Amino acid sequence: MKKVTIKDVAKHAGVSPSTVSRVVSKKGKIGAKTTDRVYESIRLLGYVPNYNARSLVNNSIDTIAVVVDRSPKSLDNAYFSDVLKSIATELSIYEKEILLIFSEMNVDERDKIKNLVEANRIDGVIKLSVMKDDLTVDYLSENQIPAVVIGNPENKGKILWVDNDNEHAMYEVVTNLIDDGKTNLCFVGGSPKFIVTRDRLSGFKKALAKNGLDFNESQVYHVDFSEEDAYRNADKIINENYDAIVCTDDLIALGILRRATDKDKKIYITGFNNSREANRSSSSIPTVDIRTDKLGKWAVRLLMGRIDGDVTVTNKIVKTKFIKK
Amino acid sequence: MKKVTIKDVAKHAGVSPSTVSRVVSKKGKIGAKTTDRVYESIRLLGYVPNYNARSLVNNSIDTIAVVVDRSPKSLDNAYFSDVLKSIATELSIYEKEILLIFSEMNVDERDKIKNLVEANRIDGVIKLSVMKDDLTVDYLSENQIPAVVIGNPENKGKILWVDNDNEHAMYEVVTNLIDDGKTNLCFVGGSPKFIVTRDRLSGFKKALAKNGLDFNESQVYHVDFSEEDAYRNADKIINENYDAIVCTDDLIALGILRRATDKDKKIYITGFNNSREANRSSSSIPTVDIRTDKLGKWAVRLLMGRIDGDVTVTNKIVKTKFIKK
DNA sequence: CTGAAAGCGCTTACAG
DNA sequence: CTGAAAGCGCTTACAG
Repeated sequence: MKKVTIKDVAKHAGVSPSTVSRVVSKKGKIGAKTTDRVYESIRLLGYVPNYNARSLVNNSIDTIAVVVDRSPKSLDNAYFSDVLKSIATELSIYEKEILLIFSEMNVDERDKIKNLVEANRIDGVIKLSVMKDDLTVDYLSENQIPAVVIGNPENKGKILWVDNDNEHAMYEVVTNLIDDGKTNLCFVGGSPKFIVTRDRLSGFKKALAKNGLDFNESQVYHVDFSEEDAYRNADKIINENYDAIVCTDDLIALGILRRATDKDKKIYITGFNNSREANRSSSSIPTVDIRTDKLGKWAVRLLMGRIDGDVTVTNKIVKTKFIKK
Repeated sequence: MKKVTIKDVAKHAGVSPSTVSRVVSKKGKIGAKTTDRVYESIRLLGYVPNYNARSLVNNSIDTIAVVVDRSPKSLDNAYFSDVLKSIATELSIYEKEILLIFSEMNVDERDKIKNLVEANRIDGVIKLSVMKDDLTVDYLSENQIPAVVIGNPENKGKILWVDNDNEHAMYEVVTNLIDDGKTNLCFVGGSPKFIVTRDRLSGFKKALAKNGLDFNESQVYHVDFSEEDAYRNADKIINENYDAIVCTDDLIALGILRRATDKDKKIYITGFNNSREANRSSSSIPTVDIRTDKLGKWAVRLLMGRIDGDVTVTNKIVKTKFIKK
């Protein structure tokens, strides 16, 4: 089955390849009758332009690298899969394909992306997370490759980014609880090395301050980012009889809640991320919707804007929503 | 920053572009000294071959489409993400990239794949699931596109496939329980419209027959593929006081177990898939490891074999393993 | 072992 | 509005 080329179409329609090209790409004015004839030939012959030939002259391939840091957890994590889903949906609107990249090591990731860019295999990059001293970000910004990061990049001027306002999100949760008369609160977060943990803790403190409540370091707990670890460390938190326990993640909250239930102890606890787990009837808790759908969508929009030459917009903050129940 | 081309390298090394090409592609004999000089120039200039130019003449682009049926659940589902992870790992060994395709509608999926194939954007296809009357499979087989499917395709001769032996897997579970003296068993599965449910039920029946136990339709229950639905429908199963309840999925098993726990009722129940949930200390249950890592790995190997011209191997059955605990 | 030349399938100034 | 021609950056018979 010989592939049909632009020449075949041209011959069949009785025009030149240039004309066919113009019809297909909708560039330049072509007579209505000619256009019709060309389309008819394309349909008849089943012509699909060779993307590689096109890219060779265009230097654009309509493909975006989507980079997932492959920590053991990342892909199993609903956050990543939700964002990926949203990115995929939005990219399809722009008719871009996804080249999916996993990388455990930041150096390897940088080299990989460098290669893909220089081999003309991608037009842009969406990175699902950022880290400190991110080499990929450095490469991308130095070489002015269109790229966007989901999360809070160290140097905001370097690269497009989209993120929640995590400080404000937590501020809102805590303010809400205080308004309900809960004044003895504690904060349970993941590792403080994640910027997101720090941002949320900062929101916690601000809400207390704003409402004239004292803050003490003893109100802050850090656990591993897992339900199991939260469960194991729950006792010391539960025993303090806080009015409310606010957590930076649903799984953390659910781990603590499970421990409390085991001990037949009633607690008030809030999560974060609006995960499926937080919405199961048997263990439904208040949580914060971080709008992964919007995070993904805006990542794509910022990137597409940049590819189209827009240099005015550099980031987008996605509003969260406290789901109190 | 002008892109460096093969000509630049040739000039710098004092050879012809043909020679550089041969060195890079390792085709044809080139003198050791020349080779060294060319490599040195490549390194110095930072040359990366333009993939689109190469593909234009090669008709191969080192990219594989990985197709995910985008049902609402698919991406959140650990099964899909695990398989995807394994495919990614194995493909990277062959230095192939992943073009990630989601598609909700089978017709759209077919058209999408057709386009990518004809535009020379992919060399092969891995599909994470198959359905009845799968149009994508028809297109791929009719046009002899290298492709592999994970699951049980209707017409086994049409396309490469890899799957578990689900009947035997369940046979093994049930036999094992019977050996332990449990004779009053029931089967709880997802919808019977999935081939996998039918295969596992068949294994259940065979194990009973083999051991001279009677089978009655009343021993078979079907629930939606979710923990919630299993929980809701658990009472009628629990009340029968079976020696053991075998389920086709961990979440189903855990839903029933949770209900039993709520009622302070002891049951013996087994799951399927060896999911994280089935291994949590608080609710650990026997389960079957379906080896998603091997499913993904073999999908890639079969595909690569076919791309390299091997037409002898057509499928692979991945052994499961009962994890009794 | 190496080079000159043709060709892969497009696009796009240039000319009309 | 349309075509002839050059060129994108490679690879690969062909010839030596």
